[in-house]
Amino acid sequence: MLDLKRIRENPEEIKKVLLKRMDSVDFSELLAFDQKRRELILKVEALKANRNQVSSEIPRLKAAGVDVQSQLDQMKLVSMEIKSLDDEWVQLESKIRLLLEALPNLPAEDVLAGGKENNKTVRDWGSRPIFDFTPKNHVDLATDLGLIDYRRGAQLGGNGFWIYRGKGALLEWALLNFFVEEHLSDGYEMILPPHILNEECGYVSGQFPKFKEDVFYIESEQEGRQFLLPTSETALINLHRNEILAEESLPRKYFSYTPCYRKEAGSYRAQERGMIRGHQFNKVELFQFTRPEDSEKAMEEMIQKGERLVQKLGLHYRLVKLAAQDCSAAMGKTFDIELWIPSMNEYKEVSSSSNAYDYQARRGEIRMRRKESKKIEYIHSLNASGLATSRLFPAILEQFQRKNGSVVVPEVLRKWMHQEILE
RNA sequence: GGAGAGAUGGCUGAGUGGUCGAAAGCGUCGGUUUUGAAAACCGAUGUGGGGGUAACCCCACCGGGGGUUCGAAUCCCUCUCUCUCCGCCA
Repeated sequence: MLDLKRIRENPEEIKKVLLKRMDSVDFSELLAFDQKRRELILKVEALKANRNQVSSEIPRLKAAGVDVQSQLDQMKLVSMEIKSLDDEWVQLESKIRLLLEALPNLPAEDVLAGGKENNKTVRDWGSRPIFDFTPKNHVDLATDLGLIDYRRGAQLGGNGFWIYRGKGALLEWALLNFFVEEHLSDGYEMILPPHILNEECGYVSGQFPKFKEDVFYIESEQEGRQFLLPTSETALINLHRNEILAEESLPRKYFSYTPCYRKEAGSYRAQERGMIRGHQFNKVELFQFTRPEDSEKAMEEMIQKGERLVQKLGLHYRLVKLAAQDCSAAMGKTFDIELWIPSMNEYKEVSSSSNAYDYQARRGEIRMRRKESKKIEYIHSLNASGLATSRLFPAILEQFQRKNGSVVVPEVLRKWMHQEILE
Protein backbone atom coordinates (compact mmCIF):
# COMPACT_ATOMS: atom_id res chain seq x y z
CA MET A 1 0.00 0.00 0.00
CA LEU A 2 1.22 3.47 -0.82
CA ASP A 3 1.47 6.29 1.68
CA LEU A 4 -1.65 8.45 1.39
CA LYS A 5 0.23 11.42 2.79
CA ARG A 6 2.78 11.24 -0.01
CA ILE A 7 0.04 11.09 -2.61
CA ARG A 8 -1.69 14.06 -1.01
CA GLU A 9 1.49 16.11 -0.95
CA ASN A 10 2.97 15.09 -4.31
CA PRO A 11 0.21 13.69 -6.51
CA GLU A 12 1.90 14.61 -9.78
CA GLU A 13 5.22 13.08 -8.85
CA ILE A 14 3.66 9.81 -7.67
CA LYS A 15 1.47 9.69 -10.75
CA LYS A 16 4.51 9.98 -12.98
CA VAL A 17 6.21 7.05 -11.26
CA LEU A 18 3.08 4.88 -11.38
CA LEU A 19 2.66 5.52 -15.09
CA LYS A 20 5.74 3.35 -15.59
CA ARG A 21 3.52 0.38 -14.85
CA MET A 22 -0.05 1.64 -15.31
CA ASP A 23 -1.86 2.91 -18.39
CA SER A 24 -3.57 5.69 -16.51
CA VAL A 25 -3.55 7.09 -13.03
CA ASP A 26 -6.25 9.26 -11.56
CA PHE A 27 -6.08 10.43 -7.96
CA SER A 28 -8.94 12.93 -8.16
CA GLU A 29 -11.51 10.67 -6.48
CA LEU A 30 -9.02 9.51 -3.85
CA LEU A 31 -7.97 13.05 -3.01
CA ALA A 32 -11.58 14.25 -2.89
CA PHE A 33 -12.43 11.48 -0.43
CA ASP A 34 -9.36 12.34 1.61
CA GLN A 35 -10.33 15.98 1.74
CA LYS A 36 -13.87 15.12 2.75
CA ARG A 37 -12.59 12.70 5.35
CA ARG A 38 -10.53 15.37 7.06
CA GLU A 39 -13.43 17.79 7.13
CA LEU A 40 -15.56 15.08 8.68
CA ILE A 41 -12.95 14.29 11.32
CA LEU A 42 -12.79 17.92 12.32
CA LYS A 43 -16.55 18.04 12.77
CA VAL A 44 -17.04 14.75 14.57
CA GLU A 45 -14.11 15.25 16.91
CA ALA A 46 -15.37 18.64 18.01
CA LEU A 47 -18.67 16.98 18.90
CA LYS A 48 -16.88 14.22 20.77
CA ALA A 49 -14.81 16.73 22.72
CA ASN A 50 -18.01 18.48 23.70
CA ARG A 51 -19.67 15.23 24.74
CA ASN A 52 -16.66 14.17 26.78
CA GLN A 53 -16.60 17.48 28.58
CA VAL A 54 -20.28 17.57 29.44
CA SER A 55 -20.30 13.90 30.43
CA SER A 56 -17.50 14.47 32.88
CA GLU A 57 -19.40 17.35 34.47
CA ILE A 58 -22.60 15.38 34.96
CA PRO A 59 -21.50 13.38 38.02
CA ARG A 60 -20.27 16.56 39.68
CA LEU A 61 -23.53 18.39 39.04
CA LYS A 62 -25.45 15.39 40.28
CA ALA A 63 -23.41 15.33 43.47
CA ALA A 64 -24.20 19.00 43.97
CA GLY A 65 -27.89 18.17 43.68
CA VAL A 66 -28.44 19.89 40.32
CA ASP A 67 -31.01 18.51 37.94
CA VAL A 68 -29.11 17.30 34.89
CA GLN A 69 -32.04 16.25 32.71
CA SER A 70 -31.52 19.02 30.17
CA GLN A 71 -27.86 18.05 29.75
CA LEU A 72 -28.84 14.42 29.29
CA ASP A 73 -31.39 15.30 26.62
CA GLN A 74 -28.97 17.56 24.85
CA MET A 75 -26.17 15.02 24.90
CA LYS A 76 -28.46 12.35 23.59
CA LEU A 77 -28.91 14.45 20.46
CA VAL A 78 -25.18 15.06 20.21
CA SER A 79 -24.53 11.35 20.54
CA MET A 80 -26.94 10.57 17.76
CA GLU A 81 -25.24 13.06 15.50
CA ILE A 82 -21.84 11.61 16.35
CA LYS A 83 -23.12 8.18 15.50
CA SER A 84 -24.28 9.16 12.07
CA LEU A 85 -21.11 11.12 11.30
CA ASP A 86 -19.03 8.19 12.53
CA ASP A 87 -20.85 5.89 10.12
CA GLU A 88 -20.15 8.29 7.30
CA TRP A 89 -16.50 8.44 8.32
CA VAL A 90 -16.14 4.65 8.38
CA GLN A 91 -17.64 4.39 4.92
CA LEU A 92 -15.35 7.06 3.57
CA GLU A 93 -12.38 5.37 5.18
CA SER A 94 -13.18 2.07 3.51
CA LYS A 95 -13.65 3.75 0.13
CA ILE A 96 -10.23 5.36 0.50
CA ARG A 97 -8.74 2.06 1.53
CA LEU A 98 -10.23 0.34 -1.50
CA LEU A 99 -8.80 2.90 -3.89
CA LEU A 100 -5.46 2.91 -2.14
CA GLU A 101 -5.02 -0.84 -1.99
CA ALA A 102 -5.76 -1.15 -5.69
CA LEU A 103 -2.63 0.86 -6.46
CA PRO A 104 0.52 -1.17 -7.14
CA ASN A 105 3.89 -0.38 -5.63
CA LEU A 106 6.02 2.43 -7.00
CA PRO A 107 8.61 1.04 -9.40
CA ALA A 108 12.15 1.81 -8.22
CA GLU A 109 13.92 4.65 -9.93
CA ASP A 110 16.21 2.38 -11.95
CA VAL A 111 13.36 0.15 -13.16
CA LEU A 112 12.38 0.65 -16.79
CA ALA A 113 8.82 1.51 -17.73
CA GLY A 114 6.68 -0.84 -19.78
CA GLY A 115 6.13 -4.58 -20.00
CA LYS A 116 8.06 -7.78 -20.75
CA GLU A 117 9.50 -6.31 -23.95
CA ASN A 118 11.59 -4.01 -21.78
CA ASN A 119 13.01 -6.74 -19.57
CA LYS A 120 16.79 -6.64 -19.68
CA THR A 121 19.23 -9.50 -19.34
CA VAL A 122 21.77 -8.35 -16.80
CA ARG A 123 24.20 -11.26 -17.09
CA ASP A 124 24.28 -14.91 -17.93
CA TRP A 125 26.28 -17.90 -16.80
CA GLY A 126 27.33 -21.07 -18.59
CA SER A 127 26.19 -21.83 -22.09
CA ARG A 128 23.49 -23.71 -23.90
CA PRO A 129 24.39 -27.40 -24.11
CA ILE A 130 25.12 -28.68 -27.60
CA PHE A 131 23.90 -32.21 -28.27
CA ASP A 132 25.30 -34.52 -30.94
CA PHE A 133 22.02 -36.42 -30.82
CA THR A 134 18.36 -35.52 -30.77
CA PRO A 135 17.66 -34.46 -27.18
CA LYS A 136 14.47 -35.58 -25.46
CA ASN A 137 12.16 -33.24 -23.63
CA HIS A 138 11.85 -33.54 -19.86
CA VAL A 139 8.45 -35.24 -20.00
CA ASP A 140 9.83 -38.15 -22.02
CA LEU A 141 13.00 -38.30 -19.96
CA ALA A 142 11.13 -38.30 -16.65
CA THR A 143 8.69 -40.91 -17.90
CA ASP A 144 11.25 -43.19 -19.52
CA LEU A 145 13.48 -43.09 -16.46
CA GLY A 146 10.54 -43.70 -14.13
CA LEU A 147 11.08 -40.47 -12.22
CA ILE A 148 7.67 -38.88 -12.69
CA ASP A 149 4.31 -40.59 -13.11
CA TYR A 150 2.14 -38.13 -14.98
CA ARG A 151 -0.69 -40.54 -15.78
CA ARG A 152 -1.30 -41.61 -12.21
CA GLY A 153 -0.79 -38.06 -10.99
CA ALA A 154 -3.76 -37.01 -13.09
CA GLN A 155 -5.62 -40.07 -11.83
CA LEU A 156 -5.16 -38.89 -8.24
CA GLY A 157 -5.46 -35.12 -8.50
CA GLY A 158 -6.53 -34.33 -12.05
CA ASN A 159 -4.85 -32.43 -14.83
CA GLY A 160 -1.77 -30.55 -13.69
CA PHE A 161 -0.67 -32.97 -10.99
CA TRP A 162 2.14 -35.49 -11.09
CA ILE A 163 3.76 -38.05 -8.82
CA TYR A 164 7.45 -38.15 -8.01
CA ARG A 165 8.50 -41.78 -7.86
CA GLY A 166 11.61 -43.62 -6.72
CA LYS A 167 14.71 -41.87 -7.96
CA GLY A 168 12.58 -38.96 -9.12
CA ALA A 169 11.32 -38.41 -5.59
CA LEU A 170 14.88 -38.77 -4.37
CA LEU A 171 16.13 -36.17 -6.83
CA GLU A 172 13.42 -33.75 -5.77
CA TRP A 173 14.28 -34.30 -2.11
CA ALA A 174 18.00 -33.94 -2.81
CA LEU A 175 17.38 -30.52 -4.36
CA LEU A 176 15.44 -29.41 -1.30
CA ASN A 177 18.14 -30.74 1.01
CA PHE A 178 20.77 -28.91 -0.97
CA PHE A 179 18.90 -25.61 -0.65
CA VAL A 180 18.27 -26.07 3.06
CA GLU A 181 21.92 -26.75 3.72
CA GLU A 182 23.03 -23.67 1.77
CA HIS A 183 20.60 -21.30 3.46
CA LEU A 184 21.38 -22.59 6.92
CA SER A 185 25.07 -21.98 6.34
CA ASP A 186 24.25 -18.40 5.32
CA GLY A 187 22.53 -17.81 8.64
CA TYR A 188 18.89 -17.91 7.55
CA GLU A 189 16.33 -19.31 10.01
CA MET A 190 14.32 -22.25 8.71
CA ILE A 191 10.53 -21.92 8.86
CA LEU A 192 7.88 -24.54 8.17
CA PRO A 193 4.63 -22.52 8.11
CA PRO A 194 1.00 -23.64 7.85
CA HIS A 195 -0.06 -24.35 4.28
CA ILE A 196 -3.58 -23.12 4.95
CA LEU A 197 -3.76 -19.39 5.53
CA ASN A 198 -6.46 -16.88 6.32
CA GLU A 199 -7.57 -14.00 4.10
CA GLU A 200 -5.56 -11.41 5.96
CA CYS A 201 -2.32 -13.15 4.89
CA GLY A 202 -3.19 -12.81 1.22
CA TYR A 203 -4.09 -9.22 1.71
CA VAL A 204 -0.87 -8.22 3.49
CA SER A 205 1.32 -9.88 0.88
CA GLY A 206 -0.38 -7.72 -1.73
CA GLN A 207 -1.58 -10.76 -3.67
CA PHE A 208 -5.20 -10.14 -2.73
CA PRO A 209 -7.58 -9.07 -4.00
CA LYS A 210 -5.92 -9.36 -7.42
CA PHE A 211 -4.98 -13.05 -7.29
CA LYS A 212 -8.01 -14.40 -5.45
CA GLU A 213 -9.03 -16.31 -8.55
CA ASP A 214 -5.73 -18.16 -8.62
CA VAL A 215 -5.73 -19.79 -5.20
CA PHE A 216 -7.51 -22.87 -3.90
CA TYR A 217 -10.03 -21.91 -1.27
CA ILE A 218 -10.89 -24.18 1.64
CA GLU A 219 -14.51 -23.90 2.65
CA SER A 220 -14.98 -24.26 6.37
CA GLU A 221 -17.90 -23.19 8.48
CA GLN A 222 -15.83 -22.35 11.51
CA GLU A 223 -12.68 -20.79 10.19
CA GLY A 224 -14.16 -18.52 7.57
CA ARG A 225 -12.37 -18.29 4.26
CA GLN A 226 -8.98 -19.90 4.15
CA PHE A 227 -6.82 -20.82 1.20
CA LEU A 228 -3.86 -22.99 0.28
CA LEU A 229 -0.76 -20.85 0.00
CA PRO A 230 0.32 -20.08 -3.57
CA THR A 231 3.88 -19.41 -2.34
CA SER A 232 5.33 -19.39 1.15
CA GLU A 233 6.03 -15.69 0.73
CA THR A 234 2.37 -15.29 1.64
CA ALA A 235 3.07 -16.94 4.99
CA LEU A 236 6.46 -15.38 5.71
CA ILE A 237 5.44 -11.75 5.25
CA ASN A 238 2.78 -12.33 7.88
CA LEU A 239 5.23 -13.69 10.42
CA HIS A 240 5.65 -10.22 11.95
CA ARG A 241 2.28 -8.74 11.06
CA ASN A 242 1.30 -5.96 13.49
CA GLU A 243 4.69 -6.04 15.19
CA ILE A 244 7.21 -3.36 16.04
CA LEU A 245 10.64 -4.95 15.74
CA ALA A 246 13.76 -3.66 17.45
CA GLU A 247 16.18 -2.05 15.02
CA GLU A 248 18.99 -4.23 16.42
CA SER A 249 17.06 -7.37 15.54
CA LEU A 250 17.14 -6.52 11.83
CA PRO A 251 17.71 -7.90 9.32
CA ARG A 252 15.57 -10.96 9.98
CA LYS A 253 16.50 -13.62 7.48
CA TYR A 254 14.17 -16.56 6.95
CA PHE A 255 13.69 -19.38 4.51
CA SER A 256 10.90 -21.87 4.25
CA TYR A 257 10.03 -24.95 2.31
CA THR A 258 6.43 -25.53 1.23
CA PRO A 259 4.61 -26.84 -1.76
CA CYS A 260 2.90 -24.03 -3.67
CA TYR A 261 -0.71 -24.54 -4.68
CA ARG A 262 -2.02 -22.62 -7.69
CA LYS A 263 -5.05 -22.94 -9.89
CA GLU A 264 -3.24 -21.69 -12.98
CA ALA A 265 -6.64 -21.66 -14.62
CA GLY A 266 -6.53 -21.13 -18.35
CA SER A 267 -2.80 -20.59 -18.47
CA TYR A 268 -1.86 -23.89 -20.05
CA ARG A 269 -0.09 -24.01 -23.30
CA ALA A 270 0.80 -27.26 -25.01
CA GLN A 271 4.42 -26.33 -24.53
CA GLU A 272 4.01 -26.03 -20.80
CA ARG A 273 3.05 -29.61 -20.20
CA GLY A 274 5.04 -31.74 -17.80
CA MET A 275 6.30 -29.90 -14.78
CA ILE A 276 6.64 -26.42 -16.14
CA ARG A 277 3.29 -25.30 -14.80
CA GLY A 278 1.43 -27.41 -12.26
CA HIS A 279 -1.11 -26.97 -9.49
CA GLN A 280 1.38 -28.07 -6.85
CA PHE A 281 5.11 -27.58 -6.92
CA ASN A 282 7.85 -27.41 -4.32
CA LYS A 283 9.68 -24.24 -3.53
CA VAL A 284 12.14 -22.99 -0.97
CA GLU A 285 11.58 -19.31 -0.35
CA LEU A 286 13.97 -16.74 1.06
CA PHE A 287 12.62 -13.78 2.96
CA GLN A 288 14.10 -10.76 4.70
CA PHE A 289 12.79 -7.98 6.88
CA THR A 290 15.31 -5.13 6.79
CA ARG A 291 15.86 -1.53 7.75
CA PRO A 292 14.92 0.75 4.83
CA GLU A 293 18.53 1.70 4.21
CA ASP A 294 19.60 -1.95 3.99
CA SER A 295 17.09 -3.35 1.54
CA GLU A 296 19.00 -2.71 -1.69
CA LYS A 297 22.03 -4.53 -0.33
CA ALA A 298 19.84 -7.37 0.95
CA MET A 299 18.30 -7.71 -2.47
CA GLU A 300 21.72 -8.07 -4.07
CA GLU A 301 22.62 -10.72 -1.49
CA MET A 302 19.47 -12.73 -2.22
CA ILE A 303 19.93 -12.57 -5.97
CA GLN A 304 23.47 -13.83 -5.59
CA LYS A 305 22.32 -16.64 -3.33
CA GLY A 306 19.90 -17.79 -6.02
CA GLU A 307 22.55 -17.59 -8.69
CA ARG A 308 25.04 -19.52 -6.59
CA LEU A 309 22.59 -22.41 -6.23
CA VAL A 310 22.07 -22.65 -9.96
CA GLN A 311 25.79 -22.33 -10.58
CA LYS A 312 26.61 -25.11 -8.14
CA LEU A 313 24.13 -27.30 -10.00
CA GLY A 314 25.98 -26.40 -13.19
CA LEU A 315 22.96 -25.10 -15.08
CA HIS A 316 23.03 -22.46 -17.76
CA TYR A 317 20.89 -19.47 -16.82
CA ARG A 318 20.46 -15.77 -17.31
CA LEU A 319 19.59 -13.02 -14.86
CA VAL A 320 16.85 -10.69 -16.03
CA LYS A 321 15.79 -7.36 -14.63
CA LEU A 322 12.05 -6.98 -15.04
CA ALA A 323 10.40 -3.89 -16.45
CA ALA A 324 7.83 -2.14 -14.29
CA GLN A 325 4.72 -3.83 -15.67
CA ASP A 326 6.20 -7.31 -15.33
CA CYS A 327 6.82 -6.98 -11.58
CA SER A 328 4.03 -8.21 -9.36
CA ALA A 329 1.90 -5.47 -7.88
CA ALA A 330 3.51 -5.37 -4.44
CA MET A 331 7.05 -5.16 -5.76
CA GLY A 332 9.10 -2.13 -6.65
CA LYS A 333 11.91 -4.04 -8.29
CA THR A 334 12.33 -7.63 -9.43
CA PHE A 335 15.11 -9.77 -10.90
CA ASP A 336 14.40 -13.22 -12.32
CA ILE A 337 16.81 -16.08 -12.75
CA GLU A 338 15.79 -17.97 -15.86
CA LEU A 339 16.95 -21.45 -16.76
CA TRP A 340 17.51 -22.69 -20.26
CA ILE A 341 15.01 -25.41 -21.19
CA PRO A 342 16.35 -26.96 -24.43
CA SER A 343 13.08 -28.59 -25.54
CA MET A 344 11.21 -25.30 -25.24
CA ASN A 345 14.03 -23.37 -26.77
CA GLU A 346 13.53 -20.69 -24.16
CA TYR A 347 14.41 -19.56 -20.68
CA LYS A 348 11.97 -20.20 -17.80
CA GLU A 349 11.91 -18.50 -14.44
CA VAL A 350 13.35 -20.54 -11.57
CA SER A 351 13.74 -17.73 -9.08
CA SER A 352 12.24 -14.32 -8.63
CA SER A 353 13.90 -11.85 -6.26
CA SER A 354 11.92 -8.80 -5.30
CA ASN A 355 12.08 -5.79 -3.09
CA ALA A 356 8.66 -4.71 -1.83
CA TYR A 357 10.19 -1.72 -0.04
CA ASP A 358 7.58 -0.58 2.53
CA TYR A 359 4.56 -1.65 0.46
CA GLN A 360 3.85 -4.93 2.26
CA ALA A 361 4.92 -3.46 5.59
CA ARG A 362 2.21 -0.81 5.29
CA ARG A 363 -0.43 -3.39 4.54
CA GLY A 364 0.65 -5.52 7.50
CA GLU A 365 1.70 -2.78 9.92
CA ILE A 366 5.18 -4.22 10.21
CA ARG A 367 7.45 -1.62 11.75
CA MET A 368 10.68 -1.14 13.64
CA ARG A 369 11.82 1.11 16.45
CA ARG A 370 15.07 3.01 15.96
CA LYS A 371 17.55 2.34 18.73
CA GLU A 372 18.75 5.93 19.06
CA SER A 373 15.75 8.11 18.29
CA LYS A 374 13.07 5.56 19.37
CA LYS A 375 11.20 6.60 16.22
CA ILE A 376 8.99 4.05 14.54
CA GLU A 377 9.27 3.36 10.82
CA TYR A 378 8.01 0.81 8.34
CA ILE A 379 10.50 -1.93 7.55
CA HIS A 380 11.30 -3.16 4.07
CA SER A 381 10.45 -6.70 2.99
CA LEU A 382 12.15 -8.80 0.34
CA ASN A 383 11.56 -12.23 -1.04
CA ALA A 384 13.38 -14.53 -3.42
CA SER A 385 12.89 -18.09 -4.52
CA GLY A 386 15.75 -20.22 -3.43
CA LEU A 387 14.66 -22.14 -5.50
CA ALA A 388 11.55 -23.59 -7.16
CA THR A 389 12.08 -27.19 -8.24
CA SER A 390 9.40 -27.34 -10.94
CA ARG A 391 11.65 -25.60 -13.44
CA LEU A 392 14.87 -26.94 -12.02
CA PHE A 393 13.95 -30.60 -12.40
CA PRO A 394 13.17 -30.27 -16.14
CA ALA A 395 16.30 -28.18 -16.70
CA ILE A 396 18.49 -30.79 -15.00
CA LEU A 397 16.99 -33.63 -17.02
CA GLU A 398 17.23 -31.79 -20.29
CA GLN A 399 20.57 -30.05 -19.87
CA PHE A 400 22.34 -33.12 -18.44
CA GLN A 401 20.86 -35.85 -20.64
CA ARG A 402 23.08 -38.21 -22.58
CA LYS A 403 22.72 -39.99 -25.89
CA ASN A 404 21.56 -43.26 -24.28
CA GLY A 405 18.72 -41.49 -22.47
CA SER A 406 20.41 -41.40 -19.08
CA VAL A 407 20.93 -38.24 -17.06
CA VAL A 408 24.00 -37.15 -15.11
CA VAL A 409 23.24 -36.16 -11.51
CA PRO A 410 24.76 -32.79 -10.52
CA GLU A 411 27.69 -33.39 -8.21
CA VAL A 412 26.30 -31.35 -5.29
CA LEU A 413 23.26 -33.64 -5.13
CA ARG A 414 25.10 -36.95 -5.13
CA LYS A 415 25.50 -37.25 -1.39
CA TRP A 416 21.70 -37.46 -1.12
CA MET A 417 21.15 -39.40 -4.35
CA HIS A 418 23.74 -42.09 -3.80
CA GLN A 419 24.22 -42.34 -7.55
CA GLU A 420 25.89 -40.42 -10.32
CA ILE A 421 23.69 -41.42 -13.23
CA LEU A 422 19.94 -41.76 -13.61
CA GLU A 423 19.35 -44.61 -16.03
C1' G B 1 -17.75 -32.58 19.49
C1' G B 2 -19.28 -31.09 24.90
C1' A B 3 -18.37 -28.13 29.57
C1' G B 4 -15.78 -24.32 32.02
C1' A B 5 -11.97 -20.25 32.71
C1' G B 6 -9.47 -16.33 30.54
C1' A B 7 -7.36 -12.21 26.92
C1' U B 8 -5.50 -5.06 30.21
C1' G B 9 0.78 -1.03 28.41
C1' G B 10 7.77 -4.12 26.80
C1' C B 11 6.52 -7.97 30.95
C1' U B 12 3.73 -9.44 35.68
C1' G B 13 -0.79 -7.77 37.28
C1' A B 14 -4.95 -4.38 39.72
C1' G B 15 -9.26 -2.23 38.11
C1' U B 16 -16.84 -4.56 37.40
C1' G B 17 -20.45 2.32 34.78
C1' G B 18 -18.16 8.79 35.83
C1' U B 19 -10.98 13.08 35.09
C1' C B 20 -8.88 5.41 33.85
C1' G B 21 -4.66 6.13 28.83
C1' A B 22 -5.46 3.06 32.95
C1' A B 23 -2.76 1.41 40.20
C1' A B 24 1.46 -1.28 41.72
C1' G B 25 5.80 -4.01 40.68
C1' C B 26 9.49 -5.36 37.06
C1' G B 27 12.08 -3.78 32.77
C1' U B 28 14.13 0.28 29.77
C1' C B 29 16.09 5.37 29.34
C1' G B 30 17.95 10.02 31.75
C1' G B 31 19.79 12.27 36.31
C1' U B 32 21.90 12.49 41.55
C1' U B 33 25.50 9.82 44.42
C1' U B 34 30.29 6.77 43.38
C1' U B 35 37.36 6.30 41.42
C1' G B 36 34.09 2.83 38.42
C1' A B 37 30.05 -0.48 38.97
C1' A B 38 26.08 -2.09 42.01
C1' A B 39 22.57 -0.36 45.47
C1' A B 40 19.62 3.74 46.84
C1' C B 41 16.97 8.08 45.47
C1' C B 42 14.59 11.48 41.69
C1' G B 43 12.40 11.85 36.87
C1' A B 44 10.81 9.96 32.19
C1' U B 45 8.84 5.86 29.52
C1' G B 46 2.50 3.29 24.22
C1' U B 47 0.36 3.78 19.19
C1' G B 48 -2.52 5.97 15.46
C1' G B 49 -5.39 10.12 13.59
C1' G B 50 -6.80 15.46 13.23
C1' G B 51 -5.87 20.85 14.01
C1' G B 52 -1.94 24.68 14.71
C1' U B 53 3.99 28.60 12.10
C1' A B 54 4.82 27.03 17.00
C1' A B 55 4.06 26.31 22.19
C1' C B 56 0.34 23.16 22.32
C1' C B 57 -4.70 21.31 21.85
C1' C B 58 -8.30 17.61 20.48
C1' C B 59 -10.00 12.48 19.11
C1' A B 60 -9.48 7.16 19.18
C1' C B 61 -7.39 2.67 21.09
C1' C B 62 -7.65 -2.20 27.68
C1' G B 63 -7.93 -9.42 21.85
C1' G B 64 -11.43 -8.04 16.92
C1' G B 65 -16.39 -6.32 15.56
C1' G B 66 -21.25 -4.64 17.08
C1' G B 67 -24.84 -2.91 20.91
C1' U B 68 -26.81 -0.39 25.59
C1' U B 69 -25.77 4.56 27.98
C1' C B 70 -25.24 11.55 28.68
C1' G B 71 -20.81 8.54 29.78
C1' A B 72 -17.91 1.67 28.81
C1' A B 73 -11.50 -1.45 30.26
C1' U B 74 -15.97 -2.23 33.30
C1' C B 75 -22.82 -4.22 31.18
C1' C B 76 -24.94 -7.15 26.66
C1' C B 77 -24.19 -9.81 21.80
C1' U B 78 -20.74 -11.95 18.47
C1' C B 79 -16.07 -13.59 16.45
C1' U B 80 -10.93 -15.03 17.18
C1' C B 81 -7.26 -16.93 20.27
C1' U B 82 -5.26 -19.26 24.95
C1' C B 83 -5.82 -22.62 29.14
C1' U B 84 -8.41 -26.84 32.01
C1' C B 85 -11.57 -31.19 31.97
C1' C B 86 -14.50 -34.93 29.13
C1' G B 87 -15.38 -37.32 24.39
C1' C B 88 -13.52 -38.68 19.46
C1' C B 89 -9.24 -39.88 16.69
C1' A B 90 -7.69 -41.98 9.80
